[in-house]
Amino acid sequence: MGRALRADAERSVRLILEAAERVLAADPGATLEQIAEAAGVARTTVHRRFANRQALLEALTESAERQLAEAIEEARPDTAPPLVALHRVTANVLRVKGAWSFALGHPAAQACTTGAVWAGVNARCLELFGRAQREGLFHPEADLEWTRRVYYALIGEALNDARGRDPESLAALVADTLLHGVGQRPGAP
Amino acid sequence: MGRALRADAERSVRLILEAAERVLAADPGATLEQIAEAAGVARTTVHRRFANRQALLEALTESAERQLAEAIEEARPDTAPPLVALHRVTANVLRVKGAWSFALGHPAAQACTTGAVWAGVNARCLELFGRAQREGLFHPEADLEWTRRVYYALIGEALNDARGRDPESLAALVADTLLHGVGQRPGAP
DNA sequence: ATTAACTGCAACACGAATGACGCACATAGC
DNA sequence: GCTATGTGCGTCATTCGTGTTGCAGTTAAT
Repeated sequence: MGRALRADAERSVRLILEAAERVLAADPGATLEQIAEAAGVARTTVHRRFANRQALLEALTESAERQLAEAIEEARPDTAPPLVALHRVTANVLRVKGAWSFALGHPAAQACTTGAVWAGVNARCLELFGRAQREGLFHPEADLEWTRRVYYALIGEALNDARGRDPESLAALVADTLLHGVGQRPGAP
Repeated sequence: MGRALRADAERSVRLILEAAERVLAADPGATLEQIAEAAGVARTTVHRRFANRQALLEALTESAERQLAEAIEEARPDTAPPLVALHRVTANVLRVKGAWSFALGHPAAQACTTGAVWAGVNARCLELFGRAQREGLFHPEADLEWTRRVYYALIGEALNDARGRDPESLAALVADTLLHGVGQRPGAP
């Protein structure tokens, strides 16, 4: 690795990554030219900071993944009661995934650094879910892998649904749907 | 519109559309060349049948949407009891979406023919859900739009999950998850 | 203040994908 | 069997995205 970047160069990198997220979210096949324009830099600068398109994509994914992992840890998923942890993690993840929906939503994301970060996130998730199951929050026979997929899918839908609702209420909606579905509830009058 | 195609030409169209689905599902940026090869025709033939890439994509989407709409109608969603209809529709949709996951899963799908078919499908879905709600299958205060999105998302996940399971059991999983979630159920011992 | 790093700009090379030909051959439909 | 239609093949032009280079001017870091 080369030596540290100068301050303005680091600022360029940040601007480019943020622009890439915006532009690629709107059109996954967008040009480096378009990204550069959105970032307010010349296309050559993009090439200077990132060897090729692939490298840019990887850097984008890695940046977003790091933020996602941080957001999850921030929610202390293994010290709070499962239901509380579920709400907190969900709200935090909604925030990060909302801001980096392309970088985190793309299949290329998993295959990047052989998906080390994703494996960690998935493990964290299953950890929490396992605890939720043992403590009686989840159905004892629930398939946790299926549960995880449903959970991710609900988060994805909640993001599209974001009609001005804040992450907190969206998280509540996700958690409630995950736990109880949309059916009539047995104990209801 | 020109006159009717000859039988072999229509066969070419079908082969190309099926190949496009296969190839594009694996790589959305795939070349017309690759599609032609997978279809067993020359690239020029693809150009003869479809003016440009865009036209091919639209034809692909339209074909898949028509099949989806047919599959839904085939399940008679408004004559059977809601729970039965839900299972039948889900199983049929899983079959079609499994076979045309690219054509139906892409965002371009909705924007195609101004999404007339999609509007119909969504309406059919909401119709069924409204009945399910009135007849006590769904929670009386469930947000049907959110419910629809969750339903679509569950179907999408079920397709990724298809570890050799048949559409029937996947449909059962989707319906159960939609109705009751994965939480511990109140009446359980 | 000096130096090393960074940027924008212009220009270029390169490859890939697209799309349009014409031609010879086959095949469906009557 | 005749004819219109369809196909494969080879070829060509064009466009577009990518990546590189050199240079002049600017800015951060010491």
